Amino acid sequence: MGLAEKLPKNYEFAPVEEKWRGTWRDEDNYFDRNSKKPPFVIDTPPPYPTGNFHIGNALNWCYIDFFARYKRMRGYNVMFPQGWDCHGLPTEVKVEETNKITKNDVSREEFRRMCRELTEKNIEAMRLTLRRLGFSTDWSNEYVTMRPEYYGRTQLSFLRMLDLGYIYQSEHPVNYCTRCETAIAFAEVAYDERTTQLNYFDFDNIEIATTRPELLAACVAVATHPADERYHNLKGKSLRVPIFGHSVPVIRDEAVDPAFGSGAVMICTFGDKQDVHWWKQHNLPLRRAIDRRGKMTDIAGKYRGMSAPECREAILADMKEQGILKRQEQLTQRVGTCWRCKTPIEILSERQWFVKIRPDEILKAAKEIAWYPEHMFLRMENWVSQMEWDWCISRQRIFATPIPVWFCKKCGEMAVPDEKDLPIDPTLTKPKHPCKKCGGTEFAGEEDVLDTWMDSSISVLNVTGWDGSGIPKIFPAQIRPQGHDIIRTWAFYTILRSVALTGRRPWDQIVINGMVLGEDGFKMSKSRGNIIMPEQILEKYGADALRQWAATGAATGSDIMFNWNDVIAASRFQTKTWNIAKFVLLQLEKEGIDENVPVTALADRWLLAKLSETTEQVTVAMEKYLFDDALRAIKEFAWDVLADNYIELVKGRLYADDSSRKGAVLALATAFDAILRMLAPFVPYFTEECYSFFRPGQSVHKQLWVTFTYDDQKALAEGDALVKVVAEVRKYKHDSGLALNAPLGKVTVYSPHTESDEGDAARALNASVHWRNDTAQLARIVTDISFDNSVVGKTFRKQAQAFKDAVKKLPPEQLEHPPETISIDGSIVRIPENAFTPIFSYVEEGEKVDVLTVGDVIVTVGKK
RNA sequence: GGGCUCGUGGUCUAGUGGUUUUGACGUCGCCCUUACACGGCGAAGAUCGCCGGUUCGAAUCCGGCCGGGCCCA
Repeated sequence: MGLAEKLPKNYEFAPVEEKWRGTWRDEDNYFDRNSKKPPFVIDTPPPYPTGNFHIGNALNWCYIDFFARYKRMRGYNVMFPQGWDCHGLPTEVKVEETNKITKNDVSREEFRRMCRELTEKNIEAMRLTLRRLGFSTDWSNEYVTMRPEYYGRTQLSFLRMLDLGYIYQSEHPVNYCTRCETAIAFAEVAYDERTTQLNYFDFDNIEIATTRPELLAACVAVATHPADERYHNLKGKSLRVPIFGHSVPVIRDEAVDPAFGSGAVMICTFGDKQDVHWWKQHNLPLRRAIDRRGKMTDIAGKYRGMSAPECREAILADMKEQGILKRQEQLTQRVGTCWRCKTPIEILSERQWFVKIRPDEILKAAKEIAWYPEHMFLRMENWVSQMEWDWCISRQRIFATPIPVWFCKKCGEMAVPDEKDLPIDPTLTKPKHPCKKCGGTEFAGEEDVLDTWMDSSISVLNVTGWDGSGIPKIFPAQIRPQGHDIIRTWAFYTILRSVALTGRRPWDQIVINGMVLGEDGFKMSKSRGNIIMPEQILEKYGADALRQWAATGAATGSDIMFNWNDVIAASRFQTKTWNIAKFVLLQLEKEGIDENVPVTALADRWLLAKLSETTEQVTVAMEKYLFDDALRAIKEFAWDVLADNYIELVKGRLYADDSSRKGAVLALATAFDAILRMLAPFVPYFTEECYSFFRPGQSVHKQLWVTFTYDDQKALAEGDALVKVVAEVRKYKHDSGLALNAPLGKVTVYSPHTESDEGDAARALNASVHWRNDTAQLARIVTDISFDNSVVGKTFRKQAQAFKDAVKKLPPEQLEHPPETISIDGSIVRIPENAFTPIFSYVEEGEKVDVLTVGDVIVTVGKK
């Protein structure tokens, strides 16, 4: 049985994808550390193991897989690692929920074990989705940040940066989530629009407006604008804080908005970021009114132990009673909240660990990186140039990398472990050496843990093999692929850490993907109910269709609206290409490819020249990560050029046993082979299936990228004309009500350039086609008259028919140039405007023909 | 309020100075032509958000306005 007959009639993605998933070997995608090929190392994002690989991840990974496969075909030693960024609050919350406990109900170690267990389970589920999507992951370079070998490196990087002076401890105001009971970084603060009360009250005879009366106990000053006339008399004075009675200074500062509220503002430690500014600038004292759990402290007096909202109500009630609350207004404001639990954040002053931010060196490295698309660099630049506070890296949580230090119980000196002993948990072990300063042997382990970004921001150091002994051979990596939502976090922190630890940029290039929006154009969310899971698409149309959607949905970097139509169109393209494969194999079977046959026929040369153009276009697009451009060009070549034009044109030659058949077979096979190889990065399952029939025993993914070139400008121009002539005559057939394969008689093509088409047009049109280089000699004759009956009827009424008969008797030249009058039944009448128009026929060498024009080519079709 | 980005047939989308604005889905008409009706051929459908400017010429460049998205204050 021939190959063509073995090819199933329809392409069934489900069994095909399953088959190849079972056939491909992981080893084929392993990075070879001893290879002589140039390395192409990808700093893959380590997703958070939620258990669901969502469609936004899928888009990101599709891009990665497109260029990973492309670079392999270009001869690179590609590393496409897969990491898992495990630590963090969401898992802690999930563990508490599912086990109906709080983190304090079990030991820290037990709680961590539960988190690890859940995470392993979630990773397993996500690995399955990654495999189904056909990603060419390098599983030999998988990393899991919660495992000792990884978080040991996180700790090593911490100690090195401590040594280098990047990391320090300090008492400093930080963003604090009182529900999660942990400090958080600015990057983790989400802003929410909320409506609150703006309360105007009497503050020692000054009117003050505040949204946070519960902070009255923390009031440390009252500020006014220096130019505000209303408060000039207060200069240098002190005021007594209502209810609490302590005395605070009046200060003057440009930053006060005289138009807001009463123009006088109370400064508390701390109501917002502005308070922190004033507090620093004017050296104000610290009054802590709210503790880590969000409860009022001792200085709140009778309100001690209340939550902030409870305290607010109580103070407002007391103000009312004392008659100092004057009025209240509704105010909408943006409130900083915890990105995870949406609790409004408090700014608390706490002893925390910080990483110094040096904007200049970060920006310098960021500029050395090529950004795709370029404008995404601006987001980094804007973020870096407005950083105000250092990065707070300590967290008061459990499931995270422990901060590897102890403090001497006697003198308070810090002790660090030997690097060879990492990883350690300072709450479980003791230092091996006595205190350097006092010789003490009693230590307290640091209980704070590290921000999860401290783990993920060394992903690139980890995959390139950093171990503290120097800069890895394959560092920097070639590319970082990631979404634009985490430029200010992951990209930023990675550059910072890379520069701090190696003095160099982390990657040569960064490619940014957009977000996936729901079908309604909004961000996918549970509450909107517009979430699409990758699995839903895999079920219905398969991985390759989903991958095509990712490629063509939008330009790289743009947000993509999910759209079933695009997925359906993708699956149709596969069907179309499947049928092209069947046709090609059918032709190859009759007589194999003769690689040495000269390609001479116009159509064949045209196809190869078009292929050459397409190859160039696709390669340029792939180099710039413009996947939509690349796939669109391939699709256009396969569907439009090859299937609808070339094959239709040469079908006849292929069916016949013409001697010029061999050239067509070679051109056909060359084009089809190139299409499969160029499509391979996009639709790996589909192309592998086609290739297994086309080149039995070989994998398309082990082939080199297409570098076909064929320069033949004459063939391009003449071939375009040939295609247009055939299309025009087919349209003529269509307009004449003829079937496209109906016999047509004599067609003459007057083309100034073309010599011959090897009879392709004749067979495609089922006509006898004559190519001529001379000028058409055409005579025009009037063969019919078209009357406008609305004019004739209205003018002549009953004599209308007589008028028409008279017109018909006019000599041809008068039909073209009508006289003013005409004689009907002996009487002379005026010929009205637009009464009739002549219909011409063309005569060529004595035969009637229809004339078509295609650019500078004239085509005549003989009429029977 | 600031930064970035987008606004093109009913829907989604390509095009970033040059003659008639690309394609897909949908709609309508014809065609089951030996790869494919999950197809082919053709048709209808767009004041290229609005206003002004630069230019011989603008969807494309500049300015303003209106509207959407993202990030931030």
